[in-house]
Amino acid sequence: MQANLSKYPLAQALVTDPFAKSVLKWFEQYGRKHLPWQQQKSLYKVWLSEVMLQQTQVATVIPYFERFVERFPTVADLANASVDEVLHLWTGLGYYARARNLHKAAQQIRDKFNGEFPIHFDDVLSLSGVGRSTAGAILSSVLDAPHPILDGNVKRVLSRYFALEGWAGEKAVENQLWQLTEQVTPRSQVADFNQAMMDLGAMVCTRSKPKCAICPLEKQCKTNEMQAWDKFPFKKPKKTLPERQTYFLVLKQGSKVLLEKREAKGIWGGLFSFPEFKTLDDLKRSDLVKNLQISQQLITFRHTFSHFHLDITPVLVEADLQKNAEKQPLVAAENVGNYLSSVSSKADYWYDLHQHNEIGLATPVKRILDELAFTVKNTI
DNA sequence: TAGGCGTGGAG
DNA sequence: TCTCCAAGCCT
Repeated sequence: MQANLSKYPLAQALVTDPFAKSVLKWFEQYGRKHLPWQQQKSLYKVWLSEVMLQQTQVATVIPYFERFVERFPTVADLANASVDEVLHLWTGLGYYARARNLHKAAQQIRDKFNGEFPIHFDDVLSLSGVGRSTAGAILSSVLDAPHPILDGNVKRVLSRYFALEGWAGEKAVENQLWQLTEQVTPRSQVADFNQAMMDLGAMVCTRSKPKCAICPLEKQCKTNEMQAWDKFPFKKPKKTLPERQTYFLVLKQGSKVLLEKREAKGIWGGLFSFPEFKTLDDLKRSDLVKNLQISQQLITFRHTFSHFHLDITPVLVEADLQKNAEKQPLVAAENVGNYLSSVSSKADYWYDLHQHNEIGLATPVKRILDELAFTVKNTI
């Protein structure tokens, strides 16, 4: 058997395929080369960025990325942190399973890979939260390893270039797209090529009003030939989002507010939130509120997820209001942790409006807490 | 395997 | 204010 002297023996090969050649040439002049995770590239930083960038736009990710790298300079720092702190830094970024998986994967690297980020595709793919595209993106970006990627940008470029029919959410269409990206991805200069495809999708082959006139693929692009950019890629079949309703119990005593840790699975998994009730009656009947009077029913607002609308009505109950204090033996503020301890579980957390709380919060929960803190501060 | 999983920018 | 969807993965 012939000795394999180079890890990627074709890495020196010239790119002759016209598709890749055009794309690479375009990248030289117009590609993005100054994103934070493109500086002093490392497997760790590129992995972190790729996970954050899943279903998330670049501009949104940048400040989160900077904070993570600052707080967790190495994969070991991340592995040894608490999941609550990781979720805290992830607060607002959404898809919180990514943060839980990121933390788990850091521990997998620490425990199974001797603390070294793996460089073999199957090992990278085995990490929690890393699928085929992310694994390919990491190894191609940092090591120039010849793996194709398939993110939203690449899907859009390929769907248009080949005028591919069918919605990419269908497995069969997705499989075709993987075949196409394998087909166009060169064996060398893969880091630049993959980045170029994403840049093309983000900057030229945009969702609406693509800039075909300046596209390096204009000549061969089927969709351009048909002048039908709005037909490709096929749109997701639309359906109206279901509406749900919930009541947040905002139980406040002094500067502290009661939160509960949510189940690891499901929406906002692992984050802290207010005790939730389906109806106002359920809330009033709960052990947490009996004997107490509602101070204020706050304004209902809508929070929209990817798959449903949630109308949220926060209900403020102040345990230290005079009228409530008469009904309920007053608990000294410093002992507030004992308050209602009989109905509290270990999942409870008294959030101090004046302190720094290192826990994960969903965006609407954070918004309510921030407003409360602001109100308290300006009432004193 | 199709649906669950967040949030915010753009139009 | 509403719709669409973005550097996807997991079950």
